[in-house]
Amino acid sequence: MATAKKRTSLKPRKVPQQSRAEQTVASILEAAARVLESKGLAGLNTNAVALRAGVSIGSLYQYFPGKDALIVALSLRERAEFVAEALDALEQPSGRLALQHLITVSVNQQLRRPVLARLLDFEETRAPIARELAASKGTLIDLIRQILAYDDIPPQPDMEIATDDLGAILRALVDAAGDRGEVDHAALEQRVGRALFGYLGMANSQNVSNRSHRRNA
Amino acid sequence: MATAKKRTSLKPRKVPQQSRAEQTVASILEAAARVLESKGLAGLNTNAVALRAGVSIGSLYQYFPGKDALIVALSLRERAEFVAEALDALEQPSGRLALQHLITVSVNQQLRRPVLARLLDFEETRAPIARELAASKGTLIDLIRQILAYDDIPPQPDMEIATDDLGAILRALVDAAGDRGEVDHAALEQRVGRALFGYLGMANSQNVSNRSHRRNA
Amino acid sequence: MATAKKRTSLKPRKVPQQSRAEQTVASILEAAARVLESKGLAGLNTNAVALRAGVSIGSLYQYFPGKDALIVALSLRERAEFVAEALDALEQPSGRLALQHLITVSVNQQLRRPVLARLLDFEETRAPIARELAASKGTLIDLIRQILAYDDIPPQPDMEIATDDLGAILRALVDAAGDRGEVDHAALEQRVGRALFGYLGMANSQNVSNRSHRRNA
Amino acid sequence: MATAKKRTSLKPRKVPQQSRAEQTVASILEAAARVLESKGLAGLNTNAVALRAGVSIGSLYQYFPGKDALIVALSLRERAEFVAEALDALEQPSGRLALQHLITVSVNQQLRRPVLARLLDFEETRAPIARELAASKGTLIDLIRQILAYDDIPPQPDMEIATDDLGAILRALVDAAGDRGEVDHAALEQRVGRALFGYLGMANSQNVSNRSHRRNA
DNA sequence: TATGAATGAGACTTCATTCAT
DNA sequence: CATGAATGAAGTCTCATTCAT
Repeated sequence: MATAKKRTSLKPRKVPQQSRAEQTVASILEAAARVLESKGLAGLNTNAVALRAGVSIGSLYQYFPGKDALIVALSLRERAEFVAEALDALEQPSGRLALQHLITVSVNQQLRRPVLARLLDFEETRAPIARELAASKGTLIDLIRQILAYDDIPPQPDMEIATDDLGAILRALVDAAGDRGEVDHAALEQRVGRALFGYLGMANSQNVSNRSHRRNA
Repeated sequence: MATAKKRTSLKPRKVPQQSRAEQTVASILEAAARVLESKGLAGLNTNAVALRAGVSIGSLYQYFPGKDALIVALSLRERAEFVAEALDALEQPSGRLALQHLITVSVNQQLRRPVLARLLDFEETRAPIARELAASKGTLIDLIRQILAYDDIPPQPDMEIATDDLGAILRALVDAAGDRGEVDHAALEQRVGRALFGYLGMANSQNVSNRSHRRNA
Repeated sequence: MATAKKRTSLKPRKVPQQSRAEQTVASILEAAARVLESKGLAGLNTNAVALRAGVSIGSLYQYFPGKDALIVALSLRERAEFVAEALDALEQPSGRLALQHLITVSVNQQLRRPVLARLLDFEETRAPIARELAASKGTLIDLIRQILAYDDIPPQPDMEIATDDLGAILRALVDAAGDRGEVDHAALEQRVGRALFGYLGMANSQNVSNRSHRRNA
Repeated sequence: MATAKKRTSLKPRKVPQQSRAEQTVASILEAAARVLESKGLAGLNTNAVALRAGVSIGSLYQYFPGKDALIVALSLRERAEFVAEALDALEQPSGRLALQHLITVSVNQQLRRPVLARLLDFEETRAPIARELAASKGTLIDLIRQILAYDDIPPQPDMEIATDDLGAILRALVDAAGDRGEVDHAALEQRVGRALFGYLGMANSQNVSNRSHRRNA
């Protein structure tokens, strides 16, 4: 592997001013997404992406300083999409509703392109990527942190850990659903709700029936 | 990178017949684990493993047809260790206790080598690896399935999905803890318990305090 | 040796679009020919060819998927050269003259680079090479087949077999001459003529003296 | 490739005294023949041969100093078999009959294991093999040389060349027949006779019909 | 002697990246 | 700016041969 560690910044080299360039950048990113979905992490390579994008390899490097920059940009693209919908959560009157909203949005997002989402989730933990992404705001984690501050959420022994845990559970369940090829959003949201509210120690609406069952048993 | 897709079988090439060879195989596997821990997936390559193991590259290929075979073997090694301890779970008198036991064992296992565990969890979902591992018995998932059949576990709408979900949550929380470098087993077990029992709709001992809190709030 | 059996297609990977690339391809092919001549089949390897061609190994793989593809391309190159001259044979008024012409051209061709010709003749029978070459037109065999249809050629019990036999004899004699380092075209052509016309049952001009000898003997 | 050029002698390391060793040597040679037939030159390797022979690789090297020695030994084995039958040719009263006999024996020999014969023919021209084989007596070529000395054979301009040519033609026709999977010995012998006697300028019995045709035409 | 584990040179191949046009 | 040819480090894998047991 010609793992070039030379260049350190993973930011796009130039912000496209003209719309043609924007088009190019967008098509490269989408090509990267498609390659990731069809060939996986190991199949992702710059030449393949350029080819898929219908762009020369030279052009790709014009806009992205390297392979990792592609992944970073893709993550940011997906995050932006997510944030746009997820911020509404903070408008909700209660923590319960906010979390519910967050679940809905997450499920939507992840089920849109489950494979891509899963791979990006994994890549985002790789040091060079994580470093670059650290600055980015409006993460799932950020939102959860804020939601946990609502009054109706039982206080957790350690806020940081609880935040991480909830994020991990949310992602895990939705990824698993994606793997299985699930498409029923409602059912998935319900299960995720059970897990998250269960973790937080909040019975949620659906749990009522379960609890009554337990009493009977 | 020479991503070789040639060979299909990921099974070990030959079973070592002399104890010297057994040593070699063991050291290769351990070297693979160490490389994975220190360099990550991208840093795992047959040369590095052979070097770390102190054997020639040729020896590695005598026993493993390639990189993926190494991962498969490593997974199996870790699974075997896990199963050895986890099977006791089925001796427990109740589902609750069985699940509790499973959590304890999982936490132990994962916290022993958290990075390794996390990477293997990810790799195990890659098609070629998963295919090879499919035959292997005594998975976490198998155990959960059996535990869900206990009387004291509330029936779930879809057993298969519940099983998957519980496995995913368990793994996600323990992986997250590993990432954070957590070492407090008890605390982690407690949180995992909250998530799993919460998902199942079973209040667990620790939830009592939480529930009372909620009443007060 | 890393006998790679992976790739099936032996076709060139990309058609050079710039003249610089055409140069590269040509120099790679010529280098392959030279390596074959100096080191033989066993000495033919992609590294040696790239080195001899003065290009990087990467460049070689841009255009040829592997060693066998090199051989195929080389065969085609030699065939093209041969066909260019040999097609005139079909312009001849008689089968005898046509065959004579074919002999002349074959001798010229083979004596130009005898070692190369001999090795290619052998390689062309290897299944993967033969498969790829099957499509190529204008073979020696094709020409012979057409020549056998002339009126002045005695009918043969099995046309297909006779064609093959004549081709085999022609190649064998010229290869043998090449091995010996013969340079006298005329003498060689005469002997080849004797063998071919003899096989066909046609006395040729040179045979007259021989026949009279036999009578005397 | 670990092309070891160290050892220079390709003779078997030890002449087996005991019959067990003889057995071993024979089985190794036969295994080499089979591998050659099924995998071709490129597929011939010492490990595969040992495996096929049911012998350890160490034992193989006990009897053969290297890979090339295997080929030499195989050639000698085939030659010995050939010579045993072919020497009778020299008992014949005339050159014509001697040559006829030689043809018969050659056809028998080559059609027995056509693929093997063809590959050995080729390998025998490789310098290291040829060097080692040079000493061996009773070659096809030797026999032809002696046959050409008979009175009834028309004198040839250059005896050495004629000898070579006849050998080349003989081998070429029989190899071609082997390639085609021919099994009809008689027909093949007839065609070979036509070619050889034609080359020598001797009408042979079968040519009569052809000659009459020619007169008519 | 026989065995088979071990070795490592060397061949194959990919792909991130640069740069001349 | 775009193109695509070229590069070569780095990784994969084989197999002839040796050597400890």
